[in-house]
Amino acid sequence: MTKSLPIGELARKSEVNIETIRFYEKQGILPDPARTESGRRIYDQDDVKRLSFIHRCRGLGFSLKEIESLLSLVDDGDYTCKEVREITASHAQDVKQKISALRKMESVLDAMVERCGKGDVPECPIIEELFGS
Amino acid sequence: MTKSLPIGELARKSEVNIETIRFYEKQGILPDPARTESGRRIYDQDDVKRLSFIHRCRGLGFSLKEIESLLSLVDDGDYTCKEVREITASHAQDVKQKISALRKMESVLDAMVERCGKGDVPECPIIEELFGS
DNA sequence: CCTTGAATCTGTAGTTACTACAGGATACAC
DNA sequence: GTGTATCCTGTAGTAACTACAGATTCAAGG
Repeated sequence: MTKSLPIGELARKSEVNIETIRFYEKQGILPDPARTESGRRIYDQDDVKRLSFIHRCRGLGFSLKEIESLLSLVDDGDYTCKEVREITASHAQDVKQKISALRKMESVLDAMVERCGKGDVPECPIIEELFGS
Repeated sequence: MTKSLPIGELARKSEVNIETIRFYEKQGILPDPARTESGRRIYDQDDVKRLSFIHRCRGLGFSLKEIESLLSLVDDGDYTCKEVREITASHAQDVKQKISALRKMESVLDAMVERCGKGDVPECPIIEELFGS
């Protein structure tokens, strides 16, 4: 049996603040939770996972719509195999591009830290190095 | 000598739409451009690079404030070496975390595509696999 | 030249994804 | 049984766009 938790604890554990949780519920990205007698929301461990997932995805530049589309793969099997494959492949493509851009940025930033560490003053043509022609 | 371009061409080349360019200008993240006699904005190749950079950073989940902080490293050398190092290192840390999260997501998505490809129906505990305890 | 359509201008209003109250009810600790 | 911490609904504000409206300007064809 999983321990149930109030909204405040869910907020703390998932690092999403309370008003955002209620906002996600209104948007339908989080299911309507069970309530206590007095009307307070009750969550469980699965909600912590789902919400953490949403939170991280947002931090990675996915829109709520994209996240919904990812979550829909989990939520119900109302998709044909082909649809799942298409949706998933497209997200995977997107993720690969993000990774590649971040890798470039990482190497430039690391190089900058390195140079700064040596007391070198960088005039840093960072944009050039990252995304230059 | 660099070719100058109107806002429409800048928009096309940087994949940022026109109103967003003007919005960035108002926010001070893009410098006020030169103008023609009649008041039209004139840009050059550097603006294309800067704007593309901003665009990609946005897609990677950086806020405009964070992007400004990154760009400030390029814009002027009004920083001590220590400051540059600190700002840069903190961004680098951030980037590494994003990469690691995206790698996890990539491997799960790839695995899903693989399984779907074989006609297998996935009940996909994707959240679990990605960010499960 | 003159017109006509595409591109640009400023300014305002709408959208997405939060975030921050206000004002009130409930829980829980002493 | 009285604080005070947490929760409730609802509304308003913020960040980062996005989409017009209404006017001007440029550039190409007749």
